[in-house]
Amino acid sequence: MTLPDTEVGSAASRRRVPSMADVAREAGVSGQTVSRVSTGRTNVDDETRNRVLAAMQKLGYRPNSAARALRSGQFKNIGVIMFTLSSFGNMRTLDSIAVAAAAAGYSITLIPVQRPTQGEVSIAFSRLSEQAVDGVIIIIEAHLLDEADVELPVGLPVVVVDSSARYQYPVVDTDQAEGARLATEHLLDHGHATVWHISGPRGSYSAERRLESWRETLEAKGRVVPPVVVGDWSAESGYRAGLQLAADGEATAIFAANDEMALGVLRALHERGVAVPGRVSVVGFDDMQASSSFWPPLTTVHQSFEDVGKHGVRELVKEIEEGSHTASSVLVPTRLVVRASSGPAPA
Amino acid sequence: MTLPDTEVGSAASRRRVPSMADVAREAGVSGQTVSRVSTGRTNVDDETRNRVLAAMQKLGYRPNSAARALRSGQFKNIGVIMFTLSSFGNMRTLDSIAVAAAAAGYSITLIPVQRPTQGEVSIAFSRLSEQAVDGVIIIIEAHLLDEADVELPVGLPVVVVDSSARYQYPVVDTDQAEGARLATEHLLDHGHATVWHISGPRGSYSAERRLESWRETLEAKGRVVPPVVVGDWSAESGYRAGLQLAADGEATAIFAANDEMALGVLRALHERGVAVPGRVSVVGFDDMQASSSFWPPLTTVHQSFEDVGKHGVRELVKEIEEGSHTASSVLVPTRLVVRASSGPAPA
DNA sequence: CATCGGCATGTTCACGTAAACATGCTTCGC
DNA sequence: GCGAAGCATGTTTACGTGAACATGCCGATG
Repeated sequence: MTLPDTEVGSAASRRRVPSMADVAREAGVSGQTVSRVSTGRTNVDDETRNRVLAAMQKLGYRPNSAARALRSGQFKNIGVIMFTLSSFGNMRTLDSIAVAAAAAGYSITLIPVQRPTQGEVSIAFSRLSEQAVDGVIIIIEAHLLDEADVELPVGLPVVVVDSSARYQYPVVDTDQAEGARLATEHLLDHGHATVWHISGPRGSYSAERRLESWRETLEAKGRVVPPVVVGDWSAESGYRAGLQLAADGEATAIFAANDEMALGVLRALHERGVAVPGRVSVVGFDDMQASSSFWPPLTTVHQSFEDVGKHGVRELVKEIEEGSHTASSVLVPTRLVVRASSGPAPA
Repeated sequence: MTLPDTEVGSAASRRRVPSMADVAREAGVSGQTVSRVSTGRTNVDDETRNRVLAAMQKLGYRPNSAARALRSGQFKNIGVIMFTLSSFGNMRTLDSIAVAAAAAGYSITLIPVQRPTQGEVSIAFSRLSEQAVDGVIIIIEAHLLDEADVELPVGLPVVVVDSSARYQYPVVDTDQAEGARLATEHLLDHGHATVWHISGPRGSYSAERRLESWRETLEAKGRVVPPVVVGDWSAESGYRAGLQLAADGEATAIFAANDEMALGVLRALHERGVAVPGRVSVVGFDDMQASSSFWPPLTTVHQSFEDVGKHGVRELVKEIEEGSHTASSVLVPTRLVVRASSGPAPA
């Protein structure tokens, strides 16, 4: 069962990863000097530094992150709390968070929450305090955070992404309202009398804000506000909504709260033989990669998940490194991408 | 700048998180007994255990993971190396890894690789040794790992997901070959003379294996093997491939190596007025959520990313906890999901 | 020329935990 | 009734690092 005791040619004690002390011995300096080199302090003589670096190289020394964290109280690690089976957008956000964090010298620990219930969120939060994290980014869009009997460890820096602005924490999010307004106005500008909306699920902040902004835009222009069709972000729910609107026959312009639901709408319209954009125009939200290859290519609101992630990390790191009250909320702008799925209202 | 010194009612020294020693004092036991309770040892008297638990509760004690890791040499943490902007499938896999790891008592650290180049991968690997991980799951489909001048820290347990079986490490992957065979045979069974293939990018193992299996299936039945159209997984590349095949006009059955490319193919066929499945049948691979809402709904090969993640974690944990040679490779089966995009060959 | 200040480097120690070993009590068998 | 064995619990120590403080040297300044 024991492995063959492969002998290494180095002076370090066998079968143990080299520590600062080993490097110190090898370089003929004190451990503290190794520490200074390892942490990049400037007050080390060049000649000494090189000798230490050479010793590190030779022994293959790597700082022990556990010891470092224990001693310094800093983990250089950010926790990300998000839902399992998350949406396309959250994944993109996660991705950009990971990259931005790496650039800032932090690693990312994923803290999955299986189902969007109070209980599960509470568990994730309480687990947090035994996690080795310096701060947390929360990507949970639902209202679950509000009523939270849930207690986040006090003093832990937190940034909330894609959610309400009502928290005590800084919030980084796409400018949902602007995006929904752009989409709605685009359709009105093309001569549509009004715009029908397929919303995301109740309880989702992004869904709510897109909905409200759509409604406000219509009201500001004195248009009729048609009844909302509620979806759940899935293409399937968009399909059902599309069938409903097609059967009704009144809508000439549909603004779906995300691209996936828009995809379902397109399918429903095709099935019912409704021409897009000839008879009905469709606009989505997200600009997911595939939406340019829908049939027809989808007009949609582009949001920069990259920027959301980047700002989220930046604000959190500020909070971690400069004390708890320096971070601020950020609203990331959107952009309308016009493609073939939207056009003039039918005559 | 300093926070108001909120006084807590506890006996613990203010403004410091409580340690084992604090709990020990509170409960009137030694630190070691607290440790035993905290790590779930059985050799503690029930009465004592309860007293310790009560003290923990009262002080809000949480074990310090850094100290624990330093002392025990175990981090209870798994690193996941994957590409930035990864595919839909990798995200799903990551998700299931996170859940499975949490269930096994491990957390997940994301180690993003920005671009799929040797250099970047090397950097990620070398960073690894200063990461606090007990093992690594690698989700990198390209050939990059082979020629690796790259050195993974020796002795670090590794499991490779979605890649070649040629490694020295255990590999967990979807049975790509079976899936491609199912898709191809399905089309042949519907009377199509042969099947055209839009492959994933060169250098991707999954792409290669789907391609090879498609070819072998055709050859086994003595069918003509049409030239391969190479895509890059994106819907856009599928669209271009679709235009090409539509212009050519020969294909009656197309097997796209993933659903996104299939989406692009559908768009191209619609644009060219080619009936699906009347004139051309299309089959995808992945069974992504939205594919049931394509127009028409897509026949595709379902793969269980959940199982891939689950097995990956299981094998890795085995390797970590039972020594380095107990894990083995796993092939996760697929299933053909028949929808409206495929049908009989045109007369 | 004496003192002081700056700088490279060394020494000591504590961070919070858990393994190893030590202690003392209870119970059981002969 | 006495030693052994088992078990709950306590004591000591080391894990690897970096902060705080100490030392010793060199050049500058009055």
